[in-house]
Amino acid sequence: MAKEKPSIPKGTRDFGPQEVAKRKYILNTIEKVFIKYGFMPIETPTMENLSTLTGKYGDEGDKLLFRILDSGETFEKIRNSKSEIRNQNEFNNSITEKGLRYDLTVPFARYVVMNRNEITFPFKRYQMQPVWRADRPQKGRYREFWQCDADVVGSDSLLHELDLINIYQEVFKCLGIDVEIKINNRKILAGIAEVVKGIEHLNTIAVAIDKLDKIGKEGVSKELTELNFTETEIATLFDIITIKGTETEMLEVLKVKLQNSTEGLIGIEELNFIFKQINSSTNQLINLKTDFSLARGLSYYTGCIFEVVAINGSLRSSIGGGGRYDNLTGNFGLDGVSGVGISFGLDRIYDVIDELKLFPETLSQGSSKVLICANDSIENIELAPVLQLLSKLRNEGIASEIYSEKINVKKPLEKPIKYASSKKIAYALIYTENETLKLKNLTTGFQEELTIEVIIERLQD
RNA sequence: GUGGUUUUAGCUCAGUCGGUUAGAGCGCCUGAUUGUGGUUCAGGAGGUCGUGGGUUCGAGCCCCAUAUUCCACCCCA
Repeated sequence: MAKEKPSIPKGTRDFGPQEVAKRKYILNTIEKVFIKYGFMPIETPTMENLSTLTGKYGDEGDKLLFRILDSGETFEKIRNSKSEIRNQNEFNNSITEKGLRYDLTVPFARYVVMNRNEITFPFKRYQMQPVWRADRPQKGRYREFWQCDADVVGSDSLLHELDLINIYQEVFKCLGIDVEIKINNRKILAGIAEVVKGIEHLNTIAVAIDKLDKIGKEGVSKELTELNFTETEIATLFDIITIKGTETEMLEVLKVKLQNSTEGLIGIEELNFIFKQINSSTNQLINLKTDFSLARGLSYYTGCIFEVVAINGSLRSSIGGGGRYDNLTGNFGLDGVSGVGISFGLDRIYDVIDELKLFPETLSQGSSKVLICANDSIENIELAPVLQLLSKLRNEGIASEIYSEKINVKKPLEKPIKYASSKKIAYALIYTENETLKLKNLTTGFQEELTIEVIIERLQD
């Protein structure tokens, strides 16, 4: 039988004990803040009906959905069905009706509609689960990754935008990451499109100005010229997106330029409100910047949109994002429910913290706090007193274990201590029959004879 | 989805023009010294060169396919 070389699918990863500890640390930090702001947890299934997912993320998003092959007698069903399959799409749809969760927001909207009678609005929920995208993997881009979302539905109050911005600020402060929170408003983007060429060109314009950083002014205008934009239209656009100044100054200038767009003016008012409140609150630390080039792909956003980028480190892509969606539940038959939410990208946050070496030292401690080392081969001693010792320690809540492997009788302590030190176990408890116990601190090398009561006291610190 | 890139010992990587038995550092194991880890010394194990084909007298090196890594687009957390 040929031996199979073990492997895991493209874009997925295993996590060892240290990595899990670090990931949990991030998850716990985020969760604590979510709870502090009054959010409640929910969980949704790994897979959703395909109809729930399709059409919510744009054409690009639909292509990236992982589809689950139907089980059972699918083949027979297709062979016996009279309908003809004309293209790949129809074939795909005939053999699959479920897909893996692509994000947490759409399943949440589905959940809200299904449970609308039990929910008290505004409903504030958080959710931390893996999602899957059939993207081509790169650094910081995986096919399976975790999102940590906080959303509020059933309220159009901008107070929630403020809360969510504060959550961003607080979480990243706790984690020690310096970030810039970018903010924009889809209504402003709509206003710009309206003034420049017409609302139907919103997407084209958003994509083009999103590239400003990368390909520069000339690159963007070249691209727009190819898309049949006139020189005056391009000039108007640059006139708007190159506004400089403080946040409030920029918005004042923009107000004049967008005076013919009622929607644009509403967007400006919304941002104005947010900056006014942030600036007058006690929390002045927030690094919040308007960025008119921020567009965000997920097609359901309609109001404020956010994106968080780490200032330090090599990862330039966003580690969090979100925004307001006015009618996501409308897709599932519940109109007039506005929602706003943010998402933390656990895996990218991990990459940033790891690169910048910002994980706390305490995370790398060993599993057990103390290892009991007998001064003779386990077979030669009476086990009962050793096991009593072990359960005594465990009853006191001290993580402990006993060295279970064969030892070199000439050097009975060598292997156990080597084992303890490579596992980062802090103490060795040396047990000899009919003698006092010795406790050795493996960091300092200091060793002393102590009674069990004193040892427990020491280990509980 | 498009274009490129990576893969050789547990890890990080060398490997010339296609030429005998594929190397280094670190790690690992064994032994020596102290009934007790890290230092030192001596010795040792470990590779189907990502996988499958092909060219050649001969392939780690050339060709094709495929997987994987990372990068630029696209898109996104």
